[in-house]
Amino acid sequence: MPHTEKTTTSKFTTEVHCAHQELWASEKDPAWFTYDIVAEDPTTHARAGVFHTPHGDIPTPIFMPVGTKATVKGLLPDTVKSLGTKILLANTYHLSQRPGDELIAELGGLHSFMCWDGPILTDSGGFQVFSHEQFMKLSDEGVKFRAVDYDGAWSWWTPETNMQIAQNLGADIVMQLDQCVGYPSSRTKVERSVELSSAWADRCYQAHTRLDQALFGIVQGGMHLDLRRRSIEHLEQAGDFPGYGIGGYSVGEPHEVMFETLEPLCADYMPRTKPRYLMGVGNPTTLIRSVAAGIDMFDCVLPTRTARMGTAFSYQGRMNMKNTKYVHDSGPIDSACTCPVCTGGYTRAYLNHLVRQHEMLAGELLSMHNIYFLLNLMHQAREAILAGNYGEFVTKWLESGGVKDF
RNA sequence: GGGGAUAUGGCACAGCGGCAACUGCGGCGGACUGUAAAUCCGCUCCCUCUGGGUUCCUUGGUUCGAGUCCAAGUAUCCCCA
Repeated sequence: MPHTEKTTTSKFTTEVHCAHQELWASEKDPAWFTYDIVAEDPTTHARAGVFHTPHGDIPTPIFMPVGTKATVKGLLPDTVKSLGTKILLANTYHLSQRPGDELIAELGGLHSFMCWDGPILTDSGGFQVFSHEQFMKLSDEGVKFRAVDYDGAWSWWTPETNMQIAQNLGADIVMQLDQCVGYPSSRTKVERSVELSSAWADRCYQAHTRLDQALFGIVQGGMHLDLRRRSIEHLEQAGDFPGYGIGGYSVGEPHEVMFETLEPLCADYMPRTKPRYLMGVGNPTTLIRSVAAGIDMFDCVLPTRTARMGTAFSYQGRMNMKNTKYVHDSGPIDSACTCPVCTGGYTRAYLNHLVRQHEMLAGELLSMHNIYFLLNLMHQAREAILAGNYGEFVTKWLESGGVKDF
């Protein structure tokens, strides 16, 4: 039976269930959650490194495919792994709703539950606070929200209960509960989101006790460099976070607007020795430029969602496989791609047929291709950083046709 | 041979006196960024396109006005011989 303890904050008391704590590691391996920087590019801020987790090492820069509900939609875990995936994302909000984090704990934790023995990162649900804003009521204590995408029931989350969910799930890396605001937002609103996210970072840090799990703080601050700076400085003071998420980007702003603050943030304010995770970015060109700015980790639903909608990434830009021009096309999606789909004899004509007929294999094959595409892109980026010529790599990419279509 | 029903844009359907005509499918294109998403949004008769022209099986009629009402014809489907 899960035991119960009480967590008290200034205004309320809430019951927190710790499910199957006996599964937790009793002591921390000193190698866990250390970040080794293997190479730094001489002409950009790019770094190549290795982040160590209980379920394996993560080479950086890295793209993390998203499996929100404990599945990368349509793909077998073995397939996901065979594409080169080193770490997967899942989501505490969705999994706490269905099937429930305590059930997952009872069944041995997220890794065994979803048949994935590699590293997993769970997002807190801060993004859902943003995207479900109309169904949420924020306060300093926490967030009251309706699970409109499930049964519509009201739930109440605090940083403490959110950490307990994350600990029950048992991912290798967990994100603090934060508040992500959209673009454009008033400075006042952004400032308040920084204050709230900072306060919640402190409480998450205090509430998080699981030794075989890394808690990442999240930098907010929108498009205001001074607020970004305030956010990261607070996190550094708050505790020894093994890594940092950078949230609040890719929320509708033009790419240039993001880089205006992301570049100086990484160059001047983010601690050099910790991994930096740019949350929610999956556009290939933005990935490449962000690595140059000093980002180490990315996640995004873009490759998998767009795949299910019939879009394939390529070195020429995005391709809508449903287009009539592919009906008679007997070539692979991208002849320069070495993924199992492009090298497996699957033609554009066949994919066009599958997409038009709404066959589920279309989404599966395109998801495989798109995930591989981004993983491979980051692999190439890493090789370039190790070779000391990442600047050239970026220039080459920007001068190729890819940019205008991504 | 007798009786009944139906004919609408690529297909399937709606429309019961004011219609370039509902809806779905199909077709063409687009969007998608810590997944409320195998979803969503446009366009889909013609033209010299903030307007004009020609449409709802055919022909004729009633009416200010007909896809809608009347008559005849044609075609298809069903039932009984």
